[in-house]
Amino acid sequence: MRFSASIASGCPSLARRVILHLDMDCFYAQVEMIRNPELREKPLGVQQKTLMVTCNYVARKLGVNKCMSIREAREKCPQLVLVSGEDLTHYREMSYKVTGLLEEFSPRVERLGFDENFIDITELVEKRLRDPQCGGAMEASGHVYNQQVPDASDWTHQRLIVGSQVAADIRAAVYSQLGLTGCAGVASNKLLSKLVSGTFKPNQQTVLLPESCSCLINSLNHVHRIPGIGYKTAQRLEALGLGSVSALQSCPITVLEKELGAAVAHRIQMLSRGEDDSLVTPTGPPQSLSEEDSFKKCCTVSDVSAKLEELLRLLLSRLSADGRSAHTLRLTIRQFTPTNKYFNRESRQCPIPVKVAQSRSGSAAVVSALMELLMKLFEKMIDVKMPFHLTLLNVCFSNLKASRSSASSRCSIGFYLTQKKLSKPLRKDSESLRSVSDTAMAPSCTPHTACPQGTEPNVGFAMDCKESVDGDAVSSLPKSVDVNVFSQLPVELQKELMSEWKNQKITPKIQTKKFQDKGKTSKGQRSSAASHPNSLLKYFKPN
DNA sequence: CTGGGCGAGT
DNA sequence: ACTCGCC
Repeated sequence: MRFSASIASGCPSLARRVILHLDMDCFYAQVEMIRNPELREKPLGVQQKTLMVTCNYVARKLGVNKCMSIREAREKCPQLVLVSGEDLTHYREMSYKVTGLLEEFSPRVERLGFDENFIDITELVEKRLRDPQCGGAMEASGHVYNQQVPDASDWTHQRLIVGSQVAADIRAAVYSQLGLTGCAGVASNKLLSKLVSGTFKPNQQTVLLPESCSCLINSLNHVHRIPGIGYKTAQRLEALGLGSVSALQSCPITVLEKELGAAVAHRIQMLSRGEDDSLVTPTGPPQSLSEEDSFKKCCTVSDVSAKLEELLRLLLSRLSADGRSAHTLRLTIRQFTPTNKYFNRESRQCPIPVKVAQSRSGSAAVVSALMELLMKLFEKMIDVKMPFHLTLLNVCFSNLKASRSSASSRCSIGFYLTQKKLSKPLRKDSESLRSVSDTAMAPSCTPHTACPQGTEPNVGFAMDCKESVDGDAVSSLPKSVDVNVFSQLPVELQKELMSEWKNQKITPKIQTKKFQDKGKTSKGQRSSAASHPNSLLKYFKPN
C-alpha cells in the first residue's frame, strides 16, 4: 500500500516540473584562469589548432568572440593571450566536479557537453514550499524574463520563483566550492530553461514564467536557434520555406512528416512551440572514452603507428582511472580531400578479446595487443601499399563494463541489499540509485509495459502489484525495476525501496530497456558515475 | 586558419 | 557504419 501510494503521489506531473539549466561561463577559459590566476585580468583565448574555441570576458570586451579563427582573433585583439586547449584533461576533471556537486542537490543531473548541466529541481522546490521556514516573501532571485511580474497567488509562479532561489543557492555553491561562475535558467522544461539561461550573461540567472514563453520562443530569429534543430534539419526546413519559428509552429504536421518522418516532425514542432516533454536523464559515467588528434598531413604507416600509440596510451590511462574495462575498440580516420574537408570520416570497430580487456591496463602486452588491432582496423580502410593522406585519427573505447575487481563486489545491488549497514548513511541519495543501475548488465531483461513517458512512471512496477479486494493496489514490493524508471522516482521513494529490498534480502531484477520512446530502443547499461569506486575519483570534494 | 569530444537514432 | 545532434 505504501509503495503504490507513494509512487502515485510522488511523481511530478510533467507540467509541474521545475528544471534548471546551468551553463558555465567561458568554461575552458575559466579553468585556465584558475590554473593561472595571472591570466584573469588579461584578454585570454583558448586555442585548439587554428581555432580559438573560447575566450574570457576581458577578451570579449575587446571584440573577440568564441569560435573565431586564431588569425581573426589576433587581428581584433593583438594583446590576446593564447593558451593551448587541446588537452582536455583539466576541463574534463573540472566538468565532472561540477556535475558531482550538482548531484548532491539532486540525483537528476544530465550533462550536455563539458560545461552545461540540466537539473530537475522539482523535489527541492516542493520541499521548500512545504517548509514553513522558507515561507513568506516570494521574490525571484535574479532576473525574471521579459520583466514579467510574478503573481503570488499563482502556484506555478510560486514554484518557479522558489526554483530561482534554488538556482541561486546552487550557483553560489559552485562558486564557493569550485570557484566557477555560470548562468542559470529556470523554467518548466529543458528546452525553455536552456533558452532562458542565456538571456543575461555572464554570471547571472533568469527565470521564465509561462506567460512569457511565446515571447522567448518567438525571439529566436531562425529555427536553427532551437536546440534540437541542427544544421541539416534547419536546411531542410529552410527549403520548405520554414525558416522562421512561427512558420514551423503553424506548419501542417503532414507536411513536416513527409519531409522529416513522423518522429522528428512531431518533436521539432513541439519544440517550436516551447514544449519539451523529455526527462532530465541522469547521465552517469561516459559510455565511451576517446582521444583524437588532427593534423595537416600524416602519410606513412610508421607515423600512423606512432600517433595511434600516443592516443592509445592516453586512453588506457583514462580507462584505468575510470575503473571499468572496454570491450570494443574503434578507429576513426579522416582522409584529405580538397573539398568537403570535414565530413569524410570513416571508422572501423572490433571486439577487444576478453583476455586483453581484463588484463591490467599498464602492461606492455596490452599496448601491443591493442596496437595490432588498431593497425588491422587501419588496413581495413587504407591500402598501405598506396599513397594516403590523413588529417585526423581518433581512437575510441566503448562497450564499457564494470570490471570484476572493482564493481561486482562493492557496488552491485547485492552489496547494498546484503550489508547490515551501509558504509555511508543513505543521505547521498545519488549513491543508492547508482548502486542499482550499476548492475544493469544483468542479461535477463524482461520487457515491461510501455507507456508514454512522464504520464505514468509507476508502470515499470505495475506487474508486481496485485489488485486487492477493495480494488486498491496492494503493497507488494516490486521485484524488478527498470533503471530509467527507478531513476525518475522521487528520491524518498528510491531510498524507501532500496531499504526495503535490503531488509527483505531481495535482489530485484534489473531491466535496462529505455522507458521513454515506447521502449523501442535500449540505452544499454546505464550505470551512474559515482557507482564505480574508481570513478569516484572524478568527483573529488573540494577541500 | 573548422576542436575534441560526447550521445542517440537508424 | 553512418548521420545527426549538442557543447
